Amino acid sequence: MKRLTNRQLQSIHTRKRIEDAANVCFARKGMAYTLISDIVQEANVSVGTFYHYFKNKDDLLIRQYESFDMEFADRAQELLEDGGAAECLLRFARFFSRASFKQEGRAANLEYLKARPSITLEELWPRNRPYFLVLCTLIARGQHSGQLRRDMPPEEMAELIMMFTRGYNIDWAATDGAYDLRARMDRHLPILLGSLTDGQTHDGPHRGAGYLLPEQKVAEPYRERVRQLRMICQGVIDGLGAPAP
Amino acid sequence: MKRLTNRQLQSIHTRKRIEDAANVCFARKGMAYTLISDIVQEANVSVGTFYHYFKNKDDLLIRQYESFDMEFADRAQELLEDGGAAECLLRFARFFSRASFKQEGRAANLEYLKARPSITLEELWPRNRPYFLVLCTLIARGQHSGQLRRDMPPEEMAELIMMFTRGYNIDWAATDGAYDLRARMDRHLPILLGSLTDGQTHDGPHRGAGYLLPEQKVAEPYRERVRQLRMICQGVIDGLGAPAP
Amino acid sequence: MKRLTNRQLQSIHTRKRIEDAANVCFARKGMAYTLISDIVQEANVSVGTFYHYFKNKDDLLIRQYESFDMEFADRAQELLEDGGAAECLLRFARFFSRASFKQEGRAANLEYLKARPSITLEELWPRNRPYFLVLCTLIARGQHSGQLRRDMPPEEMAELIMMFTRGYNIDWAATDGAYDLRARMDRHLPILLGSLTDGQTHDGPHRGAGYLLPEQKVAEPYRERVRQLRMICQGVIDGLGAPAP
Amino acid sequence: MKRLTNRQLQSIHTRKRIEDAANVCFARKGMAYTLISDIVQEANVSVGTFYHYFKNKDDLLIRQYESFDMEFADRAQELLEDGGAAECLLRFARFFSRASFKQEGRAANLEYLKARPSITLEELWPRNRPYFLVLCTLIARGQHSGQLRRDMPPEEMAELIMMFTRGYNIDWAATDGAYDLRARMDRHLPILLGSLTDGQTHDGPHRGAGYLLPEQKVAEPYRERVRQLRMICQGVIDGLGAPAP
DNA sequence: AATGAATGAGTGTTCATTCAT
DNA sequence: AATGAATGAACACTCATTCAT
Repeated sequence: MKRLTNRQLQSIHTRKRIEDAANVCFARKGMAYTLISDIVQEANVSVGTFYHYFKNKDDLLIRQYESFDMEFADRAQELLEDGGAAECLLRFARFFSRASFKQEGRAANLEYLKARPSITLEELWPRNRPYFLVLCTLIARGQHSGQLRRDMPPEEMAELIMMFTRGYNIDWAATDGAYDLRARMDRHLPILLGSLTDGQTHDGPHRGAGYLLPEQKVAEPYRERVRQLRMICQGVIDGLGAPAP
Repeated sequence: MKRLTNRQLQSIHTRKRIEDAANVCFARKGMAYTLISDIVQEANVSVGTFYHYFKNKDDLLIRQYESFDMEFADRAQELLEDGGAAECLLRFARFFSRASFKQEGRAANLEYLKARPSITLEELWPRNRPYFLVLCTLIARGQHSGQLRRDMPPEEMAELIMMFTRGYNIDWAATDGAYDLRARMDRHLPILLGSLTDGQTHDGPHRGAGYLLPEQKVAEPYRERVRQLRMICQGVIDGLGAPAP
Repeated sequence: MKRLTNRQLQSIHTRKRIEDAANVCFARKGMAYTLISDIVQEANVSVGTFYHYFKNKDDLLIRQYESFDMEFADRAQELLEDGGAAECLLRFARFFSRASFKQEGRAANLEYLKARPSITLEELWPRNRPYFLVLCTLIARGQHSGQLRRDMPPEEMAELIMMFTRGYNIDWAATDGAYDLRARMDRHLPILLGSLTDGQTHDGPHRGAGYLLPEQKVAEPYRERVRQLRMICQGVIDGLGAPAP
Repeated sequence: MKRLTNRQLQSIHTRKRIEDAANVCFARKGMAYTLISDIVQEANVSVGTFYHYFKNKDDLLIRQYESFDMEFADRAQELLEDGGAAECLLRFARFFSRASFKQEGRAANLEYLKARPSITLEELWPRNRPYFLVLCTLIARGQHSGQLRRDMPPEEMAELIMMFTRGYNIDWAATDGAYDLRARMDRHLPILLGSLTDGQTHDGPHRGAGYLLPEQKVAEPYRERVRQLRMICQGVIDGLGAPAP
């Protein structure tokens, strides 16, 4: 393994400082109203340094987004670990929120919503992103084992859960983190999940063993990682036996 | 009734044209990125005309927000009409969405989220706004009649429902209205409501008859209207008999 | 004919002030080093006003270039008036220089050379521009009447003359207008022309009556004007009788 | 002869790489728009290395200019070799063009025109530069031998020839080297020279034997070399006998 | 009531240059 | 000798707002 020089270490550190500062600022004023000068002040670097590391504001955003996704890919194994369906989903939602809200109490994720229109929504809210793949796989397994209702395809249920989760994140962000998000989710999510577990059998191509979110066009930086992730998920799906009756 | 002169008529019409154009633009590019010049182009008026009618961009926003709320106040009677709790809540959610999404398929409401920080979130997402008052009243009645679970205060349940609703609105907006929002809400909301109806009796100060969202500081233009609305809601609450067992 | 309002008049005047100021500045520091702030200072308008009239610096440049060409189109009749070939060519060269050097003693035309690479050279130095059409027509007539040597096609001779002319313009500009350009051209151009008049007969498709610069793709703003100009030139060509022996 | 260490060799090589890269870039985008980063990328060195060899951009320019001039000084002997006046002038023009256009088909020389105003035109287009001295000497000899017309001083005729030559260079560069410059000059220059050889006798202080371009202030790095060159030219002049009648 | 020319503070971005490694 | 991270002055351009007509 290559040893990094001091210079390289410092460079990585500076980039990190800028990314963190950006998160702080986005959290404070919202992305749309965060100035480059805010970020560099917060990060204690010069304007030039910012542009040394990022092509422009949007580039920074995309990069942050990538980190968010990569973190999901990195933790996929752990998130897919065995456990009751409800437990797994709750673990997922917590992690999603934690990743979204790493920073000072405002939603980095919400801020992405406020991004420039120059960033297409495709890029910002894609259905094929790592977290969605993980979630669908969790649901497919839950449906297969009979723990989750089977009258909607995994994809639709995943969207339902995400809506709920997003609603929380946004609300919490909008109140400037006025309450304990984790605690409230721990109380409310089970209520929702409760209504997802009344297992009426329902046949159809998307339920049961073998379901995997169909492949979709993926932007370049993701491609390889998503491929790996798909293989992990495929492994989970393949490991399922015959569907519960 | 006073007869309006042509000039006055024209004036009202122009103001309306600007408001509508603003909504179209907010929907298209997001409020933070909508320029005055976008609005006046869409409305086919000159910049000068815009400033003739509105003090500035924020003034326009506040005015739009007021309309949204006033519409709730105007329709309170209808929304509070008798019916099953689930049915009432669904009717409420639909109306909320309709009001939010009057325009071309993007969330005016979401856009408010993207507004300037010069408008405080208090102003933009207040707990004391008309729609919230209506919702809490509906819930209180539902709990009183035993149709809704009683293990959380009306206010908290209202927030839970709003989160879900907002999640939908935002998601739908983020996908640029890619699916039929009403249809999907009609399918999914009952699932959530299903988990709100398991009537475990649960005592506490907020449940049962007599609950009304406590009064809160209200900005000037609202004051009178909110007072009227509170009286209507109080009427509903007072009409309830002894709590169901 | 519509009467222009005071407002419109003023607007035209402001635009002109900016264009003139730009020329002064280009002349002073060279186009590449002329700042927007230089121009607006010279023109005594605000930055905003500059951008009210021009999309950006390049836009201004293109616009100036158009003026130069349009002036040629406007004066074509006069430049093509009867006269000895040498006399006509001298008159042309003078006018070209005058148009290039309207401003304070530095070559607007030279400055175009220094323009951004974002403006393609095709746009800046095209062979199909009005002045070139006029010059070729003059030469074709001179060759037809036997006053100019016939051993090179009009187009090539036109380029030879333009090179000479450009050399002067640039040199004069480079010395910051240290000498009287007109006087020097009046002395030197005849020397060059002297070597173009030794009328060896030489047949070929491009010589004699009927020659007109072939049509070429022309940018939008020019199209109609160039069409008119071509008709004028065609008229001149058609008016020639049988070629001199 | 001193043996150079490897380091010294490498150093010379790197400097050359940068100079060459600069020429390539100047040729590509024009000097005014060539960035340091363009140059170092092209040269495959780091920014730091650039500044190790050159004080700044202007320093690089001056240095390049010097090379151009020094090459003239180095080749003076050869350029002044005996021959017909026309032949000598053609040889000169060819060499001038070759030196100007060493690079990839665009005029380094033209690019100098586009240089910063911080470099005065005096420095960039001086009348006293080596090439001009050589040219004047050639002309003085041609006039003395009666091969060139005597009705203008050598200096003026030199300028006339340079204008023509520059016109070509610039034009050729502006068309991105679309045609064979050497071939065209070989065809057109004789036409010009034809008009410079009608030897009307014309008296005056500048014609005939003994003419040498008057000495002028010369920047430091040139001084010694120019002195040597003047001696060579003086030699040529002194070698002339009595003027041809 | 309506216009749109004019303003200029504010912001994103560039790029020559420095300097510690 | 070579590197490239860091700097910040300088510049292009935006856009909410004013105001004379």
